[in-house]
Amino acid sequence: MEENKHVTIYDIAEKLNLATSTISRALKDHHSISDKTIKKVKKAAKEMGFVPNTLAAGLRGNKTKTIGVLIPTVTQPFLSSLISGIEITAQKSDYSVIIMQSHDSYHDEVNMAKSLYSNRVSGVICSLAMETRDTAHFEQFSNNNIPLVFVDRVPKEYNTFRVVIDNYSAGYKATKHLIEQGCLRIAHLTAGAEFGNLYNERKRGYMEALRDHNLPIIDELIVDLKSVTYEDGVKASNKLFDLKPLPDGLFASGDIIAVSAVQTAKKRGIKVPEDLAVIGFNNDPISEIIDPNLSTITHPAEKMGKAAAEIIIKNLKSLKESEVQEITFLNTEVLVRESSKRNKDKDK
Amino acid sequence: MEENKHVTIYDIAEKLNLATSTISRALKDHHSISDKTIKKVKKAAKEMGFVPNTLAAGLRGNKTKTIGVLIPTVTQPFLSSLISGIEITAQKSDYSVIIMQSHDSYHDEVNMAKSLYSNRVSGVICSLAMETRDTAHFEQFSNNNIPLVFVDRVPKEYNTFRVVIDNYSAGYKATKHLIEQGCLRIAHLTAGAEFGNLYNERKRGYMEALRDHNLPIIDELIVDLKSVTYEDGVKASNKLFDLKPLPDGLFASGDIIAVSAVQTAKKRGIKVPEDLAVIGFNNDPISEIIDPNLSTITHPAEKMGKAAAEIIIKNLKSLKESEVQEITFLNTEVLVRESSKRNKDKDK
DNA sequence: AAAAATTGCACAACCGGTTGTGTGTTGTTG
DNA sequence: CAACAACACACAACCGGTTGTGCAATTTTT
Repeated sequence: MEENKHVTIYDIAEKLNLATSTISRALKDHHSISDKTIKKVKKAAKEMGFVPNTLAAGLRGNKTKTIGVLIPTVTQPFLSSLISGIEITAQKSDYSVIIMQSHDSYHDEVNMAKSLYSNRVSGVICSLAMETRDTAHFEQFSNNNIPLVFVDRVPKEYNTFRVVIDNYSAGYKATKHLIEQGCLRIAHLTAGAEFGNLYNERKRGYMEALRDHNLPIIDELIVDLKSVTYEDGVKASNKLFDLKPLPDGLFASGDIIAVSAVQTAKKRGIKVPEDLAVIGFNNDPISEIIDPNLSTITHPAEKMGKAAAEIIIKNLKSLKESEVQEITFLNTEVLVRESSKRNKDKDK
Repeated sequence: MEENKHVTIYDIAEKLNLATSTISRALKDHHSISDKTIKKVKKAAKEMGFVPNTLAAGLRGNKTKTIGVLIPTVTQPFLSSLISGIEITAQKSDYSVIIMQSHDSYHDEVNMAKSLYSNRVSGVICSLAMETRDTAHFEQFSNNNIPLVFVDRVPKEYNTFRVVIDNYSAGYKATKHLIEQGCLRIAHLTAGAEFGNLYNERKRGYMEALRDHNLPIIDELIVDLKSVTYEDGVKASNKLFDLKPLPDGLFASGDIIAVSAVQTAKKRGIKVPEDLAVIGFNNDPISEIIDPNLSTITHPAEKMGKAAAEIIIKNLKSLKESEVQEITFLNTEVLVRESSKRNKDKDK
C-alpha cells in the first residue's frame, strides 16, 4: 500500500554516482557541466521518470513561476477571456496560473490576497471587487517586489501597473456614433457609476459627446442600475421606455444591459434600430448572436490578459524598467452592427 | 533597495525566546502547547505580519492544499461555471485552485498534467481535451495517491472518480419532450459523436427515444458538426433546412448550436416553435435571452464543480472510501421554454 | 511522600532542489 | 616544462515550516 515515492535528483545522483549539484545543473544546461554528463543525466532522468519538485525550487529561490489572478468571478465573458489570455501567455514562459474569485467581496479579496502571498506567487494580476475601496491588502506585494498589475477595474490611486482601456473615450465614441446616426435623445444605462472609475468614465465620455454636439444632458435619460444583470436591465429599460418622449438612442455600459434593453424594446413595440438605436459595450459573444445584432464597443479582454501577464513576466526578468509602461492602454473600437445602423449608407 | 524579508516562524521564535517548533504548533492550536503560549504567539505573529510560507509546508508534507484543474478552455460557459463551483468549494476548505487550459490539444494536456504534478497539487480535476485518446499521462497521479476526478468529458476506461450527467437519458428526455410536442421528423445536431462518449451518449438517447415511440431513425436528419461553433451550427442547419420534407423538431447537443439553428430557421421563414420545435443542451446564459427562449437540458455545471472538489477534499481527509462514490451522476432536467412549446396546454 | 502520568517546550532531522565555494584534472601558453 | 587558465564535478549550507523524540517541570495517583 506504500505510494511510489517521487523520483528526486538524489535518486539520479546515486544511480549515476554524481553529486546532486551536478544533476541539478545538468538538467538546466549549466555551462560548467560537460555535454557528455548532461546527456547522461537527462537520459537517466527521463528513464527514471523524474519530475522536478516545484516547491523545493520555489522555497529555495523564493519564487515560484506562478501568477496569481484575483478577480470577481470567472463566469463573466470578459473575465474568462482575460484569464484565457493570461494563461496562454503564462504557459509560453512556463508559468502557472492560480485563480481566486473575490465574488466582488472586499472581505474575500483581502483573504485571497493573503493566500496568494502565502503561496509566494511571483506576480499578481487583479481586477478589483466592486466593494473594494482601499487597497492596503495589496501592499504586501508592492513591499516585497512582487509585480502587481491591475486590469480593467483598477484603483483610483495606487502606484503600480495597470492595463486598461480608455473608458472615457470609448464612451465618447459610442455616443458620438449614435449622434452620427441621427439620434437626438440619447439615453444611457450604467451601473454603480458613483464609484468605480470604469463606468463613471464611460458616462463622462457620454456626457462630453453630448455637450460637444450641443445636445442637452437630460437626467431622466441616465439610469444607474444596481447590478449588471439582465433583470436589472429590463427594469431600467422599462423605466426608460415609460418616458413621454421616448429616447431615440441608447448607450448601455454593458452588452447584457444592452440586450435586455433591445428585447424589452421589442416587446413594447419599439423598433430597433428604427425607433431606437442601441449600442452596448464589451462585445460579449451574445452581441453577435442576438437579433438584431448588437453594435458594441470592443473590449480586448484576451489581449489585456496577455499584456498583463507579459508585464509580470518581463518585470520578473528584471528588464530595464523603461521597457515596461506603468499604464498600458489597449485600443477599443466601435463595432457597428444592426442595432444602431440607421444611416443612409446602408449599401451593404 | 533591499526587499523586506518575509517574516518567518524563526523571527517569532527569536522574539519570544521560544523554539520554532513551539511557534509552529502554537499557530495551529496544537494540544501540547499551553493556551498562554498560544495567545502570545498568535499575537506576536499578527503584530509582526507573519504570513506562513505555503511552499515550505508543502515541501515538508509533500502536499499543498492545491487543486489542479485541467480543462479545454475557461471561456465556455459550462466550464467557467465548473471552475466557479470548484473554486467556491475549495475556498471553504482553504484550498487553492490552479488552472490550466489544454485548448483541446492532447500535447498540451500531457505537458500540463506534468506541470500539475510538478507543482505537487493535492488533487486533480480534469475534463479531457477533444484530441485525447489515451490517458497514460494521468497515471502519475493515480500512482502517487493523488485523487483524480474526471468531469463531463471523461475517459471511456479509467478507474477513477467521475462526475457526470447521464447523457444518454438526457438525450432521451430531450427527444421524448419533442415527441410529446407532436414532432414526427426530429432532427439531431451533434458534434464529434464518433468519439467522446458524451455526444455519442446523447445521440444514443435520441435514437432510443425515437425507437421507443415507433419513429424512424432517418440518417439525413442527423448531422455531425466538426466543431461546436455558431458558424458550424449555421452550416449544419442550412443543410438540414434544405431537405425536402422539413424536420419538424430538432434536438441540438448544445445551446450554441440550437441558437444557430433557431436563427437560421427564422431567416429562412421557418417559424419556431410552430414549424420547428427546438431544444438545446446546457442551459447556457444565452438560452434564456434568445428570442424565442430556448428550451434546453439543464447541465448543473457549478454543482458538478462543487461535487468534484468535494470528492478531492474528502478523499484527502482519507474518509472511508465507501463515503465517496466512484461515479457521481448529477441530475439534469428538461427546461421547457418557448422554442419547443407547441402543445395545447399553453394556459400560461 | 514517592511513583506515575501529564504538561510544556526544545532539539534536530527532514522535505528536494539551488548555488557559492573548493578541489582535482585536463588543456593552453610562454 | 613550469605556470596558469579552463573545466568537471563534489561539498554543504540554505530556503521555512513540520514532526518524532526527549527531557524537565508540574500535577495526579496511591
